[in-house]
Amino acid sequence: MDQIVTTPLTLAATRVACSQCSLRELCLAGGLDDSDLHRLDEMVQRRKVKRQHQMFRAGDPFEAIYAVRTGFFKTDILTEEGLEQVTGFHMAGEILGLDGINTDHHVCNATALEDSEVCVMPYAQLEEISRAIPSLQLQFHKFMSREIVRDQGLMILLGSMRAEERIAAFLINLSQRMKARGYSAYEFHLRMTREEIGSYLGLKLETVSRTFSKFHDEGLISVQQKHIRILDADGLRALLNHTTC
Amino acid sequence: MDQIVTTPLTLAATRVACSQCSLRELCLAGGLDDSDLHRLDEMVQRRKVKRQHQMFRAGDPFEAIYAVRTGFFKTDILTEEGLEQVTGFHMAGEILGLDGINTDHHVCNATALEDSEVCVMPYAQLEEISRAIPSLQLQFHKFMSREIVRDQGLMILLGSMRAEERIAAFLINLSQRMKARGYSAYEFHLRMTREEIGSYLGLKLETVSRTFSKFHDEGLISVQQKHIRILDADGLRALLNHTTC
DNA sequence: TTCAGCGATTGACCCGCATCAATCGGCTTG
DNA sequence: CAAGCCGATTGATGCGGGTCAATCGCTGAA
Repeated sequence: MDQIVTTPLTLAATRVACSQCSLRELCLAGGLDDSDLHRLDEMVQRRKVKRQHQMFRAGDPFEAIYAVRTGFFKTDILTEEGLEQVTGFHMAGEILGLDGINTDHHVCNATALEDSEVCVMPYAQLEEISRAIPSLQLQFHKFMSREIVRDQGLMILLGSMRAEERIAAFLINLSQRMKARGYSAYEFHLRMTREEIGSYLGLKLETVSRTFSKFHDEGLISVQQKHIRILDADGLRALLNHTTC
Repeated sequence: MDQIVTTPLTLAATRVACSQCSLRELCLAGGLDDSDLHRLDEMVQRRKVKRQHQMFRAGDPFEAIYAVRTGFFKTDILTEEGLEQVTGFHMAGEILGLDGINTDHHVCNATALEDSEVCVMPYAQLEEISRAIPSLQLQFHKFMSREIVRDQGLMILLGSMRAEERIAAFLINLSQRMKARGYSAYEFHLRMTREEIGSYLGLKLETVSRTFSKFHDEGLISVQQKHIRILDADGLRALLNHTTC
């Protein structure tokens, strides 16, 4: 079907069938029946994004939302002072670009942390189709709502947790999301640097590194560069339950 | 209805005309024409919420979203350890309850900080009507998107600002929102306690108090209990522009 | 009017994390 | 293979804001 393999970076006009996609239930197509899926199929295009390339950046006109098909993304915002703040890490089945609806312009940058592929859903068409398919409309609203809830969870993390709790929460969250996608919940490669983790968690990279080392020494995890193995998931979870006290 | 449990007093079945509402342009009705406004009118009910009463709480089934008509709300989340984290303060024209769409249950509590009045928009009806009125659909999506952007702004605040910057940003934000509603941008009453401000900003109440005092001594603001006057708005803004360096 | 209670203020002390700095180690390039 | 680079690790030090505690000063009730 699609032999775009030759083109390095690439907007592929290839159709990709949501109806065939293994991520369907994690994604916007969740809960749709066959005939509705076909209407989605007509709208969705696929696009490749190379590692370290940006899919969109702050200020770009908002035209579409994107579902991660394969790969891994970060979103971040440059503050006026030029500091980068990472606002999220995104893996297969997750939706990017919802921030752009508000002002018709994106407010954050989306960068691939490994070679990735996304499904492009032009927003105008999505609006139109979701008027005709109530279950798609609901699913779309749930995704936006989930994003709000996710952000609030991060606000709690940033507002009230200490460094060890933040790192533990981060690892547990990553582990759960890997598991939901059929990967091992206990062993994975971090696609981001210590600095990016720190930016996301409101910590400095040295603190991230030190905390990883501490967890390693305590037998909670094993760390070798970007390779993480969770050895004692309950121990990690326990760090979250009792606060300082 | 279990709404009666959360609010012992007052479920008013009164109709309220969006078409007559002075907040129309700030609210969901923004950008609608007359005939569309009347369809909204048919859906919206008004409800009073007394000071310190909860409009909904975490775990409540999600049935409607709410537009603040008059008054002032906070939203907060109780963490497992029993800590309260304030996730937002909400004034006239702002929408509450969007977090509930995701799981059909609210994840936060919404509490009136003064006697307030809200417009209740049953979600099922809102979905239905917005399928028929594209401009309402878009407006609704923009509100959800705005909420996402707002939360990301708070993530930046919590993740990268020091105490003085947070307080300055908080005051400027409040000032702007007052102004947008026709109130003085330079003089207002805080409806929340120092502890609630601190919880929202990821600080302790003592730090909030000390920082207010410091700003007062420096002539940036005048503080008398909950009464705030902004004396040097540029000075406050300047605190945001140069980071630690 | 006086008293009780709660929120706000202010001070003293201390700890967790930032900061600064040196070294390590894996990966890329010639 | 060596050189250079970038990210990660580890150590030493200092400070911002948390913690604990005492006092102040509204506000509302008797």
